[in-house]
Amino acid sequence: MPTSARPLRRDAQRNRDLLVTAARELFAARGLDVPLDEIARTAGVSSGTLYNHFPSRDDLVDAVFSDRTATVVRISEHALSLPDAWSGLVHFLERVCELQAADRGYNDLVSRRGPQPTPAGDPALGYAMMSRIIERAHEAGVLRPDCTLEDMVFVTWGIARTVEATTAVRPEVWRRHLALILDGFRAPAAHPLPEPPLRPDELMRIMREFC
Amino acid sequence: MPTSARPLRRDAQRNRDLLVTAARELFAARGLDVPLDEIARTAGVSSGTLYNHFPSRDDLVDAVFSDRTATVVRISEHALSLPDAWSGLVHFLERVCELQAADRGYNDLVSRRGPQPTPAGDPALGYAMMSRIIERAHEAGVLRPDCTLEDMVFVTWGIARTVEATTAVRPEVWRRHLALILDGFRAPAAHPLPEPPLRPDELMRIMREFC
DNA sequence: GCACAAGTTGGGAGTGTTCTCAACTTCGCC
DNA sequence: GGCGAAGTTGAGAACACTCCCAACTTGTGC
Repeated sequence: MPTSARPLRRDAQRNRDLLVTAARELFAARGLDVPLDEIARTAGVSSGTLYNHFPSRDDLVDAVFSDRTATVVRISEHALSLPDAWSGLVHFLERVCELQAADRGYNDLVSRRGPQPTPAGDPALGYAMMSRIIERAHEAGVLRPDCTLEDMVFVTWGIARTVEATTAVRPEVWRRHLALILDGFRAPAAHPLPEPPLRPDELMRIMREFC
Repeated sequence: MPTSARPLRRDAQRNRDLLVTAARELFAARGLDVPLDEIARTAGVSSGTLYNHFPSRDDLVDAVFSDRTATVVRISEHALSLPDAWSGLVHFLERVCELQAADRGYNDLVSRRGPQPTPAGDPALGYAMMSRIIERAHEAGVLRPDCTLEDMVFVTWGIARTVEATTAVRPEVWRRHLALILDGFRAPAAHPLPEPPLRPDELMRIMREFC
């Protein structure tokens, strides 16, 4: 589906694409804070053009990562198609964390906004599928009953930091961190938790405020 | 123990203290990236004076947080004095995480450098005590055997991010995150881990390179 | 109380980034 | 092939921060 209003003029569309492509690469390699000037230079256009298409850095970030929502939905679908509920949950988290590990920009994004970060597409859809995965694991009795969807952001945040710190030295070590956390999520591991889970609205507030 | 060389002139010492105090407060409230100018202004001295005492931001950070090593040692001692090995480990991690939660600057520091961040005092000492806590938990059979000292940085990093994101909305929710992780650390929770632990030298490299 | 080393000052040069805008170029339709 | 709208340019204003230094002030030992 084309984005909106008037269709862009051909050269404008081309420049827009060049910008998004350049940004995608630079974000992936060096994180979300690369200078906009450099993105423009890499794309071969002037900074004014960049600003013309994307008034703020966030607009560019959204454009670059708008595909991720769909990817996460695909991962969720595959997770739900696995016969074993626990494997489904593990598969989901592993694949999502792989996305983080593969792209420093996405990792930044996730660590600032949590999973399902992009506004494009239907954000609720991603959450709906995720909660289906969790519900299924609860029903099968493999996921500890006190563990909620909202607790999954702890995984996301934790892995984000681990990836950030370790990629240079041991790019795959986040898998160990994830496995350790997952062992704490299994039903038999459960011991009483000291704090109630984040409520959905609290999580929303965090996402919104914690830019 | 006084720091070094010539004892500072009285007014210089006073200014130095004012700077450290101002920095401590601003770091705690707003993280490690507050402008140096603002610290100088808050302390009531000029930026030149700040620069005179602390040629780089890191020097100031070190001065502000030099006490933390001793605090962590005290926490370790108390942890070791508890009769139950598991309680000792939990106590240690909880107290250290409380330090993080109480001070945004320290949280930044920890998330950039891991626990035992400050060079002042004997950094090896902190690690030695920590490894004693872990060893004891291993011997008692309560900590899963494949869990190493190096794995504890995952706790640190993860909590750092959680604290950062959630303090505004639910300042104590990191305790839930910690409890979940700890349940994964218990001996009966153990399932095979996919990656070998970080080696001590790898961890060192990460600390050094990961600014 | 004097002299001079020690310490302080505050403005300014240097750097790196975002954002703007008036002048210019290009596209696509007639 | 030419016109107007759409799009682009690139230099520079604005900002925020670090670092420096020549002129000044203050503390301390004599």
